[in-house]
Amino acid sequence: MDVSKATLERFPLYYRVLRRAHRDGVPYLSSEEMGRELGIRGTQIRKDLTCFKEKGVPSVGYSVIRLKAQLEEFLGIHTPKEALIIGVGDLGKALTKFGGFQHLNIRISEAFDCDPEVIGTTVGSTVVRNIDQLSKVVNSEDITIAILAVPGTVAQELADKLVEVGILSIWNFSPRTLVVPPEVFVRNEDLSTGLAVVAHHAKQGE
Amino acid sequence: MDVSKATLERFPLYYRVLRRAHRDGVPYLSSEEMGRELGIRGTQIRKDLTCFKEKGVPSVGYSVIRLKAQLEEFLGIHTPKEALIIGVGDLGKALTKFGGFQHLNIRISEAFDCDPEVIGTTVGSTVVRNIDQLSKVVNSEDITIAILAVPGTVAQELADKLVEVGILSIWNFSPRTLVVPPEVFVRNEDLSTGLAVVAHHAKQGE
DNA sequence: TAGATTGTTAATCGATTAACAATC
DNA sequence: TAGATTGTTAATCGATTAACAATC
Repeated sequence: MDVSKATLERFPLYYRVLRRAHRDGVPYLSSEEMGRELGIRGTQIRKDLTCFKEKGVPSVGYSVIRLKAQLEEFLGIHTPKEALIIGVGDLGKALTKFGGFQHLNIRISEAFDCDPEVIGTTVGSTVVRNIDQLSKVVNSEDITIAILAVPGTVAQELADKLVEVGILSIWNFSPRTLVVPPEVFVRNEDLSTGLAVVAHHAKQGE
Repeated sequence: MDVSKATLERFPLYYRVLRRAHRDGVPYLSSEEMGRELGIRGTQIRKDLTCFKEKGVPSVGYSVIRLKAQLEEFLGIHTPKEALIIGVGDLGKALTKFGGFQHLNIRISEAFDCDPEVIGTTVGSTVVRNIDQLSKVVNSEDITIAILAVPGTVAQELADKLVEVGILSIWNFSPRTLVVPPEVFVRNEDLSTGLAVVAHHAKQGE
C-alpha cells in the first residue's frame, strides 16, 4: 500500500487512539474526535484513512474495531518481529528495556556491544553478545530491523556491517549521517537535534 | 530571527558538521561539501543560510569559524541553559546522563520523580527530587526547558504543572498528546512511533 | 581570465486545509 | 426528514529543487 511519509508517521498515533477507545469499549469514533485527542484536523485524518478499504460511516464515524484491525494489518502487528540493537550504553539499555514497543509486537531480541565489561551481561531479557557474533546471529534469526545506539565515531563502520548482513531498516541514534545503499532505510533520531529545537523555543519571545 | 520549522531542524546538523571541520582545522567549507556529509543538497543549505549576516564567499565557500559562531549565536550556545526532567525510569536516566547535550551548553540540572525508591538517588550529577518540589525549584533556578519521560497516564497532569510553573518548552517522550497553551512549545518524541516507522520499512519490498 | 561557488528567483513538489455534495 | 459526518475535489500553504546571473 502506498502512503505518504507524513501519513505513515500519523498511523501509529491513530493506532494508539484506537487501542485506547477499544479498551474503553467505544464502538465508533469520528475523525473530529480522534483529531481532538491528537491535535490534528478531522480533514487530515479522513484524507489519511482513504487508503483503507474499511470506510467510515457518514453521521456515525469509524468502527473502532475494524479501523484498528486495518491499522494492525498495515503496521504488520499480527506477525511478531524482532529487532537487534548495537550499543548497550545507557541509551541502548533504556531502549532495550522500553516497554512501549510491545504493542507493536516488536521485540529487541538481540543486543551487541564491543565493551568486554558489558558483553555477557543481561539487559531486560537479552544477553549482550560480542559484536563479532553479528552475522552469525542475523543469519540464523531473520532479523531485518536494527537500532544503532553507538558513538558517532564508529557509527558508519557498524552501519556497513548491518547492511552487509542484510538489515533493511536502521533506527540511528548516533550523531552521524549514515551512508547506506538506497534500498536500506535509515531514520535518524539524533537526540541533540531534538533538544536543540526544544531549547530554541524556550527563548523568551520565539 | 525568523526561520522555517524545516530549516530550524537542520541548523543543529550544520552546527555538528562545522564543529567537526573546525576541530580538523578546515578553514572553509562549501555548501556542497557540507551537504555531502549530511545527505542534503547544497541548494538547500545555501537557502537555509541566507538568514545569517555571515555570507559565503563565491568560489571559496563558508568560513567555518564564522559560520559556526553564527550558528552558536542562533542556537544560544554562548549562554549556559538548564533543563529539568520529570520521570527517572530507564529512559529518563539515560537522557539525564546523555553526554551529547554538552555541545549545546545545556545541562539537565534537576530531576523529579514520584517513586520513593528513586527519590534521593543520584543520576549522573543530579539528585532526584520529589515532584512536589517542582515549583520551588523552578522559581529559584529560572529553568524554562522540561523533558517529560513519564507514563502516558500521568503525562497531561504533569504537563499542566509544568505550564503552571512557567516552563516554555517541553520535550515529550510520553505516548500522549499534551494540551498546553499556545505560547508553550511541545515536541513529541514518542519512541513507539519511531520504531513503527522503521519497522514498516523493513517489510520486504517497501 | 577561467573556474568555482555563491545568493536568489522561478518552477516544482508534497502536504494541509476549506468547501461541499453524498450518504447514513 | 433533519442533522451529522463522511469521502473527495480544489485551493492554499510550505518546503525543495533547478537554473543562472553575480562574484570572488
